[in-house]
Amino acid sequence: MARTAGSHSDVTGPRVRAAALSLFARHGYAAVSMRQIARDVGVQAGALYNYTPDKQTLLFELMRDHMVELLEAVDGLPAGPPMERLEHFVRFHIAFHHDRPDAVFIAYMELRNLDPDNFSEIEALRSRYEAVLESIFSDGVTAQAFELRDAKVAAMAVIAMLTGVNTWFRAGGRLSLSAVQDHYWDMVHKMVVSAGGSIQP
Amino acid sequence: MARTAGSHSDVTGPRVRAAALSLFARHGYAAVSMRQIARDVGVQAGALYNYTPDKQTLLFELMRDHMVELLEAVDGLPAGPPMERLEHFVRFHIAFHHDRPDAVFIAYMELRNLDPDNFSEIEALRSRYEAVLESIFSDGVTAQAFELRDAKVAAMAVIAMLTGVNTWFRAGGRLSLSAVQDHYWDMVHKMVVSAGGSIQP
DNA sequence: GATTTATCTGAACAATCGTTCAAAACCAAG
DNA sequence: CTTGGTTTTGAACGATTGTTCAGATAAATC
Repeated sequence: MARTAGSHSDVTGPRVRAAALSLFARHGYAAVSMRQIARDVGVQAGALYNYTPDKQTLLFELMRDHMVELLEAVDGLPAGPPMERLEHFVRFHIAFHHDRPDAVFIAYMELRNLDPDNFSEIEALRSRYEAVLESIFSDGVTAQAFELRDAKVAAMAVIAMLTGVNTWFRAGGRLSLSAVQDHYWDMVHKMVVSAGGSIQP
Repeated sequence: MARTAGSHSDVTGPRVRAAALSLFARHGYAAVSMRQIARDVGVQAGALYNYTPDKQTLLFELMRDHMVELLEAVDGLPAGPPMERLEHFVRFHIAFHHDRPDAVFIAYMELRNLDPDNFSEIEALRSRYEAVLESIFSDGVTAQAFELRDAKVAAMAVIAMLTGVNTWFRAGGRLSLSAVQDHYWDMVHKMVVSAGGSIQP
């Protein structure tokens, strides 16, 4: 046998990426074989090499695409005063990551399986994302809207806190996603203003 | 050849665990072979099976030992009012995790490589740890020392935030570990008290 | 010194790994 | 229908995987 009825790269290509994303997220890059991906797609292992030069590139491109999408989305957030930008960032991060649990998981867990060059590229993209939040914090400190010791540390702390939602939140549970967004925004908001209720009633 | 001069299980056993811990943390469980571990120990692969029935058990015991040690340590924290217990928890978590970066990394990243039974056991230990912080929060809410919407959510948020320190902090950098502890405690402290009108309607 | 026990080697096992490639079968265009 | 390009199969490659085990040597015990 050879080419199968109905086969087309516009269909198989996305299915290869989807299967790899799902399997890498569930079992880890190193634990997933090309043959497992192929079986999920419904194809023999050799056919995968029409869609990626090798397994490493398949992983890298999944991660890069995710990070590029993340950066484009965060760049589209509205301008405004630091406090508003911070609230937008918090709600955005939770929602965006909730919509892509597999890609998020991979982007955080499979860094060590990247070749050095690929690792550097992903790390650069991640740093750009962290810099977005760090800028919000430093702008807020400059404008005296926030009281913070260190914008960099605060950015790392908040991103870790927000990304952690993916580890426990499940739709259909006790809380809705927007309730979670509200709660996290409440916590982050308190974090950046001075404690003691000086602002108001 | 056979038994080598100076060989002793009291020496080789810990070295096997240390090599596995380091390699699993650096490359991931699935990406590390028994032969790599053996090479690090300075032994042939077959000798490893004097110290573990199989690779899976080696991983599981590293994770379980880490979690048990964590739970014993957190149980040793002093009693007191919720705000003091919270501060102790924050500083403890950062210091304890900073001292064991490899074990922490494995305990968070290799869950998916555990057999179902082993996974359940590690998850139970993790839940017990999270419950410690959750209790501090609910006690603080009851005592009206904290203003928090949801002790469970707050516990997950704070643990994620604190554990994140391991991803960026390096001793010898811009900040000392105790400066980081101070900064995180500042943020967590603000999070649990009223900021004055910050609560969303 | 003799005997027992502890520890390791080195070879072997079947299974699986990522990857390549010629041949085959399908699709699209003329 | 014919031609040319696209897509997949299926077999094959050498390398590596986790694990087992008989035999050999060192250490401990008597």
